[in-house]
Amino acid sequence: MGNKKEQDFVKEITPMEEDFSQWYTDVILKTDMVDYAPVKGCMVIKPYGYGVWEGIQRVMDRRFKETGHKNAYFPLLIPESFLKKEADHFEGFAPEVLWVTHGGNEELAERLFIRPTSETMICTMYSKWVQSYRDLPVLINQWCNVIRWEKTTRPFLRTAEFLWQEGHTVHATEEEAQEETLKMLEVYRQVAEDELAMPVLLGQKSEKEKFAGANKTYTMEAMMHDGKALQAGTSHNLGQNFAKMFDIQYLDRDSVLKYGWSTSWGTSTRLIGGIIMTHGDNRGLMMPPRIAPTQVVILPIAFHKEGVLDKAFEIKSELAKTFRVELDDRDSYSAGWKFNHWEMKGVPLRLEIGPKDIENNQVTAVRRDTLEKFTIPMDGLTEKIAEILDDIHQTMFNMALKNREEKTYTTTDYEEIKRIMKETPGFVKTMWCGSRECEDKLKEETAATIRCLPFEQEHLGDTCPFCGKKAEHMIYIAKAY
RNA sequence: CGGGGCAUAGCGCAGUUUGGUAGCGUGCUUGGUUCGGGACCAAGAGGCCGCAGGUUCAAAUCCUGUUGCCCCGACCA
Repeated sequence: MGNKKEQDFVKEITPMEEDFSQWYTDVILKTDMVDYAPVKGCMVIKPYGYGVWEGIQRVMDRRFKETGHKNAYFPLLIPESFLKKEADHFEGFAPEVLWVTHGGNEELAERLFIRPTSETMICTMYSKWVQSYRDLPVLINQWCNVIRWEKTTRPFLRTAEFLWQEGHTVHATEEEAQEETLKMLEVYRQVAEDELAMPVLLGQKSEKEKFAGANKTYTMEAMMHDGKALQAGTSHNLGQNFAKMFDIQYLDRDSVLKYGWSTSWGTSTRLIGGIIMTHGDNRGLMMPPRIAPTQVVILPIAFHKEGVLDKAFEIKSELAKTFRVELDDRDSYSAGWKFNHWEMKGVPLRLEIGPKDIENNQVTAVRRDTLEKFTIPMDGLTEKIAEILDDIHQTMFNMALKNREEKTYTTTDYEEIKRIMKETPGFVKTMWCGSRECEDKLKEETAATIRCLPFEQEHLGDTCPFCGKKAEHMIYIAKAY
């Protein structure tokens, strides 16, 4: 990457080795994913970016339904008093809550806040809806927007308003709630790895990093091209904290009134940022085939010539039965320009139809992941393309995994950890005693945080590299977005 | 919230030091020739110089204030 020839092709994008932040900004703007909005901290998600979100929604929502969940919608505005019911939750979110104080010219009797997350509203409703053990479990998800008034923002990664899904469930037992929490984390893993081609590490958050109001928070962490970690989805076991504060009680089989056990889990448009920084390169985006807004782009070559355009349209309508296809028949751009344009937008497969192809009853194809150019016979085109898209998915996953492995270090030497975080950021696998003091020290001295206590624990040593006391857990640490 | 930068045509920038008719590249429009890795020629359209005050005969340019954005930290999905 980064050779002269390539740079000649991609004039608009700053190479990622030169300035990763600028690369990211260039890519999202130049590919028409987003635009900055005239509201502080907010972004406009343009059709191409929104198409990615629709793809994510499609593959994720299907899995929510398959695991028994239904969608619903709750209000955007929540009365102030709700927020104060759960103390940890209030403390966690109050600093970034946006308040609504007036209706027209009249001041509201009770201030409303715009949801930064909907536990308080949803639990309030659940307390009405749950009366009997027969009402359980409650398995509801909502797709919506939330607002967190952040100090600094970046498109997709952190914006004041963002789109997400939040699942909220109530169960009769602690075991069931725990099972649900892990089940949904697994759903997230499947979406990340099997749909977005983004390898993730699964594990539990430390006390410091867990969700405000949760007993346990589980996370999936992805590795970006610059060695920083991205929290790509979280699933919380809320215990009975919210059930008690919001009075979610049911009469059990044994005629005893009991509190429910609740969970919540969420992923957001941040995943789009993850896709960009996991797969993108100096030519621009690289879209995972299964959620790519356009999977195949067809470019007619020399299409003023007899039959070319007709053939291109014919192929398009055939492929459109199976794939998301676009035909670029704009005559105002040269073929070379279009090659670069669609590569920048990350369309997984490009098909060229020119006089030579028609003569040979074939199409010319170029893969975005390998840039490999080859021909495909017209017979069996659909089947072959399906095969290639699957292969592109697998290749992208493997490349991302390789990147993560190359940037994952194992050490129990604190000096080494400091050096790595300074010089070659990535994941560091190490041990930890479990104390908050060591966690704070790590953050302060290296700017890195404990990303998770992975499910797959290994014994790397007996002592905590930060304090020298007995090590209790294996952890992954990294600088994070 | 600290530190730094920027705001002039859709986008990227020059012009500001030393006040005096608003510039360049690209993109856009029209016509023509091109088309298998960012084509070419010709003719056009497009700007209260972020916003509000001030100084001046005269302000993109000087002074006050204000808003927004970007980058780096701290805080957070």
